[in-house]
Amino acid sequence: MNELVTKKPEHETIYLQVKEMILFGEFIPGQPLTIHGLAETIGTGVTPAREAIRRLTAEGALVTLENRRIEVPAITEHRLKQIDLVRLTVEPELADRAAFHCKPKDIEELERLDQLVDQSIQVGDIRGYLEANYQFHFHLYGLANAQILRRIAETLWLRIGPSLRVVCGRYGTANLTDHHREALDALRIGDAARTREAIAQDIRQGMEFVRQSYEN
Amino acid sequence: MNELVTKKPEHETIYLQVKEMILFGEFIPGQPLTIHGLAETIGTGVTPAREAIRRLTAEGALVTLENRRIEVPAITEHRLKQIDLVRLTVEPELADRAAFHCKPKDIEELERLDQLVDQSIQVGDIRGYLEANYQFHFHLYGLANAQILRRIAETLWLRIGPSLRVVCGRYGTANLTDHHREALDALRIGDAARTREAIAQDIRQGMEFVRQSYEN
DNA sequence: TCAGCAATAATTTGATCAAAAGTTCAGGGC
DNA sequence: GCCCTGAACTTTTGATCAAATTATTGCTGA
Repeated sequence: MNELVTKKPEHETIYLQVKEMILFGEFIPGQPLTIHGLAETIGTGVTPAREAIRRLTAEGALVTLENRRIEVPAITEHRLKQIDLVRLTVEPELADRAAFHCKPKDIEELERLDQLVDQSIQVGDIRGYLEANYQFHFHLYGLANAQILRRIAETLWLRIGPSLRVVCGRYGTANLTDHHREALDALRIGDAARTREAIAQDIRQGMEFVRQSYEN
Repeated sequence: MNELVTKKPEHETIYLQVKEMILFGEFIPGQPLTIHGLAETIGTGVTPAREAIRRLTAEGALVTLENRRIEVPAITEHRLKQIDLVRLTVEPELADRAAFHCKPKDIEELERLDQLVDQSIQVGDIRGYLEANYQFHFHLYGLANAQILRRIAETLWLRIGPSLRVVCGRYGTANLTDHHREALDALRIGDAARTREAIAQDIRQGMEFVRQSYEN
């Protein structure tokens, strides 16, 4: 019999959980992490926690210091530049490809998510904003049928998640803008090139926001 | 007291070992892997083997099927295109940056490695070729002072390693050429743009080689 | 012959524990 | 005061084992 729910192993669940915590800024950059501590706060054993942490360090979301200490890495201008470069290669390409497979139902969903983004900005809900923004982008990227590119994009988001939270926390959501509308307009008429450009602009602007905040 | 040799944990050692096995084609694409089997062949316990495998799956070097089975993924045209795109963004950039930090000693080392490459090609030593070629590229990339880009490049090499081996095994090393000389010439005169272009050509040609082989 | 099904075998998974490694901090010598 | 030393404490690491899950085999009946 084929079960409807294929039971996920716990280390997978923990991985996803911690991944979200990193993406949505539950950790401060530079914050040290212990395997025990994590296992305890999540309420699980140490073995699956270990495996989840290994995966996340492999993805660059966490770093292991030479002392075996684990922490969430802080962003620097130097690292930001590298992330920039790859994001601007990968994500517009994903958007471009997504445009070819985007169905009315997807546009509906994307509109819903974009409204959530705007709403969170207005209310000043940072966590909500980060979450909705992530979901908007990765629902789009999920349409692209490009696993490898999408996974690379995810590792890059994992690297900037903690810092984004800090920046938003410092300057609030008031100054946040995006190019989701342009992307949606382009998607509606199936214009891949325009979708690509909208996402590229979205990224450029987002990174610029982070960069400016760090210069102060 | 600060020890000269900081003892690496075993899971780290195993990770590096299996990584090399993948990079240099000791696994056939599609080959299933068991955690027990790996631990046994390496001659170690199952716990560190597990962690090493998690890291490698996180890097895309291995995939876990829905049945929890683990295997080394086969390349397809679809995946190759994605890898292409990112490699051509990341690796020429690494080469470019490396040119700025390249010292005479580094050029010496790169020359040595390039000779090893040529030698392996002439003798038909596939494993030797794969190893020397990897070392040439990543010694160069190591000069770039760009951790993030280098790590991304590594995950991409991990994805094509097994297939490269198959292709070389099928068509021999006779048809292999590269653009290492051009890169070295450019590095000697500190010409970053030329170095970048040489590496870009090297990648384009390598990928074309794989692609052609797969079309037959 | 072959599908269906139960029993067996193999593997993964997660908890637990001992050993190794690292950190912290109090106390003593300069 | 300041730095070193070492003991107590914390954390990571790897082995082991039991439970859960999945694959495989062999059997039965049409």
